[in-house]
Amino acid sequence: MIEPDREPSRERNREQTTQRLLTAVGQVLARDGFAALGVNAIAREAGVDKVLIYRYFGGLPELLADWGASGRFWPRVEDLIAGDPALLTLPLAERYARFFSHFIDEMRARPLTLEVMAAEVLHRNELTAVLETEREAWGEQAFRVLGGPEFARRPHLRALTLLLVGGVQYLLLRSRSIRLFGGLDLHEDAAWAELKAAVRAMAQQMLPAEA
Amino acid sequence: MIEPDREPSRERNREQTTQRLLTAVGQVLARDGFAALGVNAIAREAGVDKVLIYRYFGGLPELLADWGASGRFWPRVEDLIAGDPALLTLPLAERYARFFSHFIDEMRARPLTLEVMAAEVLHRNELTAVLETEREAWGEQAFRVLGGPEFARRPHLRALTLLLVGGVQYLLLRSRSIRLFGGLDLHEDAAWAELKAAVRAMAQQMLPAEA
DNA sequence: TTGCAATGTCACCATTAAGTGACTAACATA
DNA sequence: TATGTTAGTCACTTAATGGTGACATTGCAA
Repeated sequence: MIEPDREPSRERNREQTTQRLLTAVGQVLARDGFAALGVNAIAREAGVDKVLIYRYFGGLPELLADWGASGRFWPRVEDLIAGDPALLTLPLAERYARFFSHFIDEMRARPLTLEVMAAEVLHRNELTAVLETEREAWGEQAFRVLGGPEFARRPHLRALTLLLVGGVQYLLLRSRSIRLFGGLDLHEDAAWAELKAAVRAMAQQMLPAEA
Repeated sequence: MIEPDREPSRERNREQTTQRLLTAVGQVLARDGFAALGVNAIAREAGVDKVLIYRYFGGLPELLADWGASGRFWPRVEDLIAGDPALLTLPLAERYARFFSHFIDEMRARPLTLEVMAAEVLHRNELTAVLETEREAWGEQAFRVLGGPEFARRPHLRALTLLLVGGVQYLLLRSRSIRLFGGLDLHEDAAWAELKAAVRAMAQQMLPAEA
């Protein structure tokens, strides 16, 4: 009878193993993208057997959901205004312009967030479901910061803002794989500065201080 | 020696076979999405052996590129203005508003285009490369129709328009898998009417007849 | 000390994918 | 009629996937 020479058990620490798996999700996602996000790849990345994904989380969807729920890859509204404490006291147009500017900066600094957002456009699973509710809550909060009562008074401001927010997100997503969009070089800071300036100009003309 | 009982050759028509494969690409894409778009699925759909994909096209990438090059799933600028012959003679603001309205309507009527666009956000392959050049050309033409010289005169109009076009595309993509976005029900015509109205209001305020 | 549950390892399954080589059937033409 | 070329079928390999069952190891508690 031959003894099977197995590797000795690594560490026998459930907490650490689950953490490894959770961080591995982000690492695989960042390096190989959403398409490669399977139990095999995640377990390999974590240096852990994939069966533990089933034991500790129930399966891939639950693991992703946990990762999404723990995640802080979506910029919080507080972070958007934290570096700009005066923002809340500014007149509407300027507040609007700065909010978009901060939003663009924050999002550009989060490649992982963009990767997940891109996946969200195509697939639909437990991860994206979690993120969705998180994002709707974000939207509500953002509208309040941007100027709650003003939005009620101006009939089309909300829809226009949604288009602009969507537009920013679209350009961010596209910038991952293409360079030019309508003549704009999305890999250059100058292009984003121009987009910010356009939003500011629009806000100043559409949202005069006293309406 | 036993005779192998093979199926008799179907029809022995290269032209028809290549056509079947090309249409099968669209069918698989429409029904199962981009993730399912492989040689096995396409050949199965076409009722043809997958080896013919390699023989006639060279491989999957080339097949997709051919399909993309032949495709007319992106609405031509002419189609956007065909049903509205007066469009070119209208004042800028109204022309702008109507162009967006037509664009939204055309895109909403093209689920296959949206599917491909969604895939484009995530993957990058021969198909998306072909579509990209097609789209940049479209953008150039659209800017001319929208009012070429006006865009040169107004500093931020181009960037603002790009944001709005991107926003429309983003909302269209999101509407495939979610319903609510910032309180807007993307499955309802009313939401899109509201978005059109917002663009119109913006255009009227930003682009007065005489500037 | 003994037993047992928790932790982890490994081997295996079925499925599916892309891709290739060997074959047969049809056809054109010399 | 004989021959070569093309269209199509089929069987296979290789690799990767999600998932499961059986085993070994560790440490804690009775």
